[in-house]
Amino acid sequence: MKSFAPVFKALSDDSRLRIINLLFYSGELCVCDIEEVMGFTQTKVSRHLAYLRKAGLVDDRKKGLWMLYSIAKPRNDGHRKVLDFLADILRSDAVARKDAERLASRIRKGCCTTYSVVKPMLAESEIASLRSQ
Amino acid sequence: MKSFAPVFKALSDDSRLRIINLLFYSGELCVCDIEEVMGFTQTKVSRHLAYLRKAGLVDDRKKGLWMLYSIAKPRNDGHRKVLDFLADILRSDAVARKDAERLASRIRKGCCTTYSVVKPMLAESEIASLRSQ
DNA sequence: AAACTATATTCGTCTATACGAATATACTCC
DNA sequence: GGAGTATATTCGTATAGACGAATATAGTTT
Repeated sequence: MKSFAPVFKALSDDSRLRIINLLFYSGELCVCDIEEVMGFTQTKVSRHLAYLRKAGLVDDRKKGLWMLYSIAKPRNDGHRKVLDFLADILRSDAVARKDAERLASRIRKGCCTTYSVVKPMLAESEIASLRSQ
Repeated sequence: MKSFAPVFKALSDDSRLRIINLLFYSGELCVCDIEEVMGFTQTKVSRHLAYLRKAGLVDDRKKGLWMLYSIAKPRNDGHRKVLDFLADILRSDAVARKDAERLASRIRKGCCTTYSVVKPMLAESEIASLRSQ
């Protein structure tokens, strides 16, 4: 992480911060789940995720038809500090909480594609510990 | 601090991050000192400081001909977290260190306007403790 | 292979912003 | 009050980015 400016630029958009929050909450999510939870168009979600990936803030992996996105694994000290800071401030953000609530509700109802169809990479217990962090 | 996005936008520029770093280091600085240390035009420095002020990241006060800028006093918990995080990451940034070195050299030589002409708000001991933080 | 689904990319438009040069404003000192 | 200094703002230009609609791509299913 040479300079922090490009990272901050990636974080300078409300939609991206909310998407990051969902990924912190769920461990892994496909594009269409984010679309549904946030009420964003497919184009918008895909574009923001591409931006976050280029900035090194999220990782992705392909599974069948789906692209699964997750918070990037920290690559160095500065990187880790940014991710920890983000997790911290999102934890006490009202909008972020509501988004996570809506996602949780979808997961419970069994209509979250990532959880009901694709199956995430993390075990339930690991995701739960992520959430209570 | 309603959303963090505008704050991150203010932090998404290298010049602004470097200016913030100088202010962390010195407690208070006038525009022309920042110009000299960074080799920026007056317009550029003034504009970036105005941007940072609008984002709530710096405070200013007028003293004679000079405008003195300083890191904003934290207004709430989120605000404080941002400022602490910034101080932390800048502390281990190579460019930020070099900028601070150049400023320190100017102060020692007595050609830093803020220190030699205007006189800063903080006592020397307070500034020193800022630096060793 | 054809229909279908999830995601990425392109296109056109609109707004934000970074910059230097020039100018305006505000204050000081003679 | 006029010259001089420090800072802010305006103007013109160039680039980045946010968005939806439409289209392209990749993988699946029958």
